[in-house]
Amino acid sequence: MRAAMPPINTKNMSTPLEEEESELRRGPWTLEEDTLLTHYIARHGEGRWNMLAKCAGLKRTGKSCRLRWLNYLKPDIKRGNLTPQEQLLILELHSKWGNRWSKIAQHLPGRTDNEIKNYWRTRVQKQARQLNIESNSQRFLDAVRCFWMPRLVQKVEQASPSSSSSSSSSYLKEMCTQSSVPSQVSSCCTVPSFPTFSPLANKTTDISNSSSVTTQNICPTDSINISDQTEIPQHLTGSNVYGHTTLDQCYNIDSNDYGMEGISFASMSAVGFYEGTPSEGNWMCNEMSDNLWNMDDIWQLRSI
DNA sequence: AATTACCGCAACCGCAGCTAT
DNA sequence: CATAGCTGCGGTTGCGGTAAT
Repeated sequence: MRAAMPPINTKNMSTPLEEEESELRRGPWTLEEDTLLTHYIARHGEGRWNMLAKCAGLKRTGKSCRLRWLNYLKPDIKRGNLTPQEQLLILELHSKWGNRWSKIAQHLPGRTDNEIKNYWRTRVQKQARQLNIESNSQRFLDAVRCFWMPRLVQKVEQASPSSSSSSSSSYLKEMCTQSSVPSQVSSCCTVPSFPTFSPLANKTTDISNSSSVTTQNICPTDSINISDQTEIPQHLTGSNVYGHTTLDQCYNIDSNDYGMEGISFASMSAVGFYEGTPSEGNWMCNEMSDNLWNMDDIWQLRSI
């Protein structure tokens, strides 16, 4: 926990209203404030934040109390690094819903929208910057789908090598084949003869019958029907049902290397990534060669 | 050892939607 | 119906820690 900071009060007192406002604390919370808030909520429950702030004797806005509770003090908040499963889930759900952080957070128990938002800004957008791609562009989506997500899946699989399901591989297969990336890329992602696996809604997904897609794939996963009651597959939530099959075969990845730079351009070439459709297919070749995906920082900085 | 640059995260802000009056 | 207050959300900021020089 951070050291307490003195309150930042910039206003001079004049009217009663301003006097009251000037007493409001801002900035980092003190241990005493945390205790007050926690105890009050334990006794009276959360909600009605403005009243809560007053009744608890906190010189904070209700808004501030709510934020502090939801993002930091709430007992079920998960601390520590995002797991590969969680990262994978964030990437997928973001491709589906965009910056709907709270909605995404609903599918990651114990994680807050703020945390996910920060993850996206600091990690994901950083990758986009390094590649000189707009992080909300189709290009970046495709890159994430076919190069980043496989890494995460691979990590997940390596974390649970004893499992017998190949759901993760199939998941990636579907992710990639739905993408609007050039066919060479999709083909490199193709994992033949794996059982069908529905990425996020194993009961509601109907990829082949994706009526929701009316135009070309603006968002590749638009074809995946994720309802609000989506049941997140175990491979994305932490319970281990992972496949034996690594993705090395289809991605030609050195399994000892989790960084994006481990995906050599030679290996990409070997699966036909650079050949064919020059205008569409070579952008990664051109741009990534100067801006190697540095995924190691993602793993290592946040690894426990 | 000191300084600088960068990064991650907690907290704030403004806005929109909802609800009670 | 209008309006004020509350809540929740997404975007942004700034502090503190740490790596790099």
